[in-house]
Amino acid sequence: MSEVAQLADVSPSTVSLYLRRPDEVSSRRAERIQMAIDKLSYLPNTMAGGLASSRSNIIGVIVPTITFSFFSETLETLERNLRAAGYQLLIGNTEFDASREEELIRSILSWNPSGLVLTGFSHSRKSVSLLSNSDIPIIEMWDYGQEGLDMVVGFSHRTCGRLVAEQLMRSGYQHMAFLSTNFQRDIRANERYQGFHDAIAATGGSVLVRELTGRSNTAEAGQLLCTLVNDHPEIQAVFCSNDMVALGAMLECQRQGWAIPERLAIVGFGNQDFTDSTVPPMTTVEPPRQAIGEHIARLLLDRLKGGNPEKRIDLGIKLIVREST
Amino acid sequence: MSEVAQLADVSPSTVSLYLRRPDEVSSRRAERIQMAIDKLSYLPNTMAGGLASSRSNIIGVIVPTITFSFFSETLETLERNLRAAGYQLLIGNTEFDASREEELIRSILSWNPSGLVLTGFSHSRKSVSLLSNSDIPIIEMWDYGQEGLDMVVGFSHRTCGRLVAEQLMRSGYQHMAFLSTNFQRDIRANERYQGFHDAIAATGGSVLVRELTGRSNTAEAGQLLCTLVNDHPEIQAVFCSNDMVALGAMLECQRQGWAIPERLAIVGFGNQDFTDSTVPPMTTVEPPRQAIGEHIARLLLDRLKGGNPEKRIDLGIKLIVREST
DNA sequence: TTGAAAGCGCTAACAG
DNA sequence: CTGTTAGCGCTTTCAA
Repeated sequence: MSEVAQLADVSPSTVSLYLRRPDEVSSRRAERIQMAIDKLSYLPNTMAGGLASSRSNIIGVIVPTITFSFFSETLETLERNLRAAGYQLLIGNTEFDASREEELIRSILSWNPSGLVLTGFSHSRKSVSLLSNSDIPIIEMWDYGQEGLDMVVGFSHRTCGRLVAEQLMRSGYQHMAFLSTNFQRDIRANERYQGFHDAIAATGGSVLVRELTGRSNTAEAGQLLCTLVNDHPEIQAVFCSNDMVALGAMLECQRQGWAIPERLAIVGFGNQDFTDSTVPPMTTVEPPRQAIGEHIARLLLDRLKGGNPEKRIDLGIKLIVREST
Repeated sequence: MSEVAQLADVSPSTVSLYLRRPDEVSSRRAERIQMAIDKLSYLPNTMAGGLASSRSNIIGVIVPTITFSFFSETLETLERNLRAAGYQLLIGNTEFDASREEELIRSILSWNPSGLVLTGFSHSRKSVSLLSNSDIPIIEMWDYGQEGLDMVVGFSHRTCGRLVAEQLMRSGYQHMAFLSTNFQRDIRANERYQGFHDAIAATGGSVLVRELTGRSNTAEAGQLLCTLVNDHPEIQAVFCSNDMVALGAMLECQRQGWAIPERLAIVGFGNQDFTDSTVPPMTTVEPPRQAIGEHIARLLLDRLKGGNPEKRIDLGIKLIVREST
């Protein structure tokens, strides 16, 4: 920067001012500075700036996974909305490992971020204390219904499970199964199961659970379903923890010659692109993947500007009823 | 840090040393320092450290998209391998927009990263000059066959297209189509088409191309395929730019009652989880999604340690021949 | 509107 | 092994 200043024949602090608030610099010097910048291909050093101002343009985001999941769409939307305001996303993924979260929180906080976005409400004691020691805006996303550390943007997975159950019961199904990937570690899939189970149990229906051992594994979903239906022929409908599992279930039905939905109704979760093309089209749940990103960006930016926006946003889900139920 | 030093009754530089190379500090003081750190829940300021050492533990990665794509698996693997060595990924996505790349390169370079990973060989003139002004290790990934700025880890998409063509021709197909998402902007899909086309044209076969307007859109793939086959009944095999498009094509065949592969053979790209469960199982191409991440980590770490590893790695692809062809 | 001066919190010689 | 000293490259008063 001092080189730029020298070449433009101004003081370093004028260059700094020009970079941050160009219109507070006289146009004559502004021009000279810009020329010097171009000539030297000067790139400001973000770390020096961050240190001096004790702020950074970083927003940390911690998600369980970025691989083929709904989170990636939230991330993309969030990034797009924050980028415009000059913020950078620092993404960490826990791979559904709780202890990783604490580590990531530490590592992100050490960057002095302007804000932090977490997935869900479940954090280690130590994480919570780390977070409460920092005074940056914090958002817990992709869930809803608990207190929250600061702000919350998401939807209730329990309600989601209940809505699916009610829809299935309205169609006359009574004996159901819940087919889940990562059931032990994915708290939100668990919550959906709870809501699903409770609504059904309350009317005297039954729900069986089966967990896949691998990650979202279409083939395994098929095998599990096959065993399940052979062992429990009374099962009429299956709610899957995501659309890929549901696809696996549907393809298995096709192989077994089980008519959908007459022999077996299938419900997915995610409303991924392909769900309207399956044969028959898949009933599924649309989580507010992008809306979550948009609202987080809005809350964060408002807060960083000194505003005092809502603390909790329930974006709900949309039940997409198609011919697989 | 000075607070920690004070509480532990040592000098700040001893604390700093303890944090960076714990075994160079006597165990007595080490213990005292650790206690002080815990007591104060001290978090080091990464930016101050980075500024002082004029290094950072950041590795920048620029990908076209992180949404439901193969890149996300490379990212996850890369992250896992670099994390162990203390590096953080700073991820930027261009959304297949070339001008975004330059912007991202600027913004990442301003963080003083230890390394930079780009997708493919196509960069603006300005980007190239920015990159050559910096002396950090640079890796271009997910492609192979051109010079490269520094290091290259990937595979040849042209060869991939040729291999698929040869496989199809061996099975006796002569009239083909290439169904692509993002054909205009996705250079690598284009390369696959070229390799595919050239191999087929050389033997007197024909290839038609159709591009989807949206992003990986299963439903649209079905519609396009339907029109295409009705207009050009001679078509016998379709190579899709990714597995989701191929899924859409297969589901459309099911709806139309076109037997796979008798009426129409389908080939995907990606070897995603679900491809072995479709009816019939899908012939597809497995790109080295994870291997790319592993090798990049290895090259980067070697280089950052002062080593001089290979410049170019061709990881090739694997043709997964199943019953859809 | 501009510039001089004083740090931001840490690391990196170096001397002890 | 430990402490002293001098910055890293910028931002931020504050005075001109």
